[in-house]
Amino acid sequence: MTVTETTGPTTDTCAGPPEHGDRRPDGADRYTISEVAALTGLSAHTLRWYERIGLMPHVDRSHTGQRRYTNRDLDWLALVGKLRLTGMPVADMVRYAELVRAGDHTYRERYELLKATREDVLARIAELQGTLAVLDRKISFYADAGQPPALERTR
Amino acid sequence: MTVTETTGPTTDTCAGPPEHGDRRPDGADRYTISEVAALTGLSAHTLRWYERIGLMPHVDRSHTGQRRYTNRDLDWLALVGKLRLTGMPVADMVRYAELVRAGDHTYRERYELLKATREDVLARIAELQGTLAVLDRKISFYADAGQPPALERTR
DNA sequence: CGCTTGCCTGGAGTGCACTCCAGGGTTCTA
DNA sequence: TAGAACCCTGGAGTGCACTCCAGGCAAGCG
Repeated sequence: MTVTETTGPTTDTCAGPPEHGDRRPDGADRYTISEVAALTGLSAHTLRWYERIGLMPHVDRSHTGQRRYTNRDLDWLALVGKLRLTGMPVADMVRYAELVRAGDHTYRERYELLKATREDVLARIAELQGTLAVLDRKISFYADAGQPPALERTR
Repeated sequence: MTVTETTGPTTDTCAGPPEHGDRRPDGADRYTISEVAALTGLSAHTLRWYERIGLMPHVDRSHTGQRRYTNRDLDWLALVGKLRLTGMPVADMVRYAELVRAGDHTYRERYELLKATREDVLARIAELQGTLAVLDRKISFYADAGQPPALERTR
């Protein structure tokens, strides 16, 4: 598979990453960086950067030093992807990754973090629904009369 | 009202801007920049910047050149605020502002733009709901057994 | 009158999340 | 055994959305 180091998945429909497409069975799961890029929609650059900043749980290497990702890594990246689209800053995700690396005594803190994130997501959804209401109001103004709402009439 | 040029609204609860709080009646609606900052939650810096990049529909000035915002401006800023939290890039909002300035013959284009934005918002809400599902799954794992899901067990 | 506070401008600086580059080693295919 | 395609590193660059600064004018008050 020839994959140049540009951005994005091969597919053009932006319906999110395939989640579980084209995986190899556990045991035979050793993916190169560009394969992971194709599977996740992240660029190879970004994958290396995630590792540098401590957002990956130590990726395996081949005997010559090239990265070999596993299914577990893909799972992690899927989670990271989800968290990312909540708007969670990368720094917070790094914090979470640190907790995971730190071991089992950090359950409580991880729980708290996820709980807080959940609240953020709920708030965000509510915000968006408010916005949707405004948008719908405006759209119907335009659709109805071809007259824009007063706010937008030019002076 | 002494308002230093820092960020954010006076209130600490981040439940969004008050929308219609503390407005003066139409006709007596001339707000200074720091009043608008307090009302919208934007910084005075940001308000000036919005103007510079063409995101405001020509703000009125006092005889000495100071900005005097009207209720109409507040309405516009409320809309901008809504659009902003859909994740719409500022450049696109400027585009919209340009359409408004351009006059009534741009109804169709404005309609299209809002329609497209609406679709984006719907997609975004769906994404977030997907994320919520993942989050809930993980949270219940932590809550149930004190055992984290396999993905997060340290090697 | 002086003092504090607020406002003005153009331009420079910041933080985030990538994104790319130079210079070099590795792997696969013909 | 070439040659193309891929991968490595550290560090520099980019784009976005602000955010701040210097230097100066203006308004209210004791």
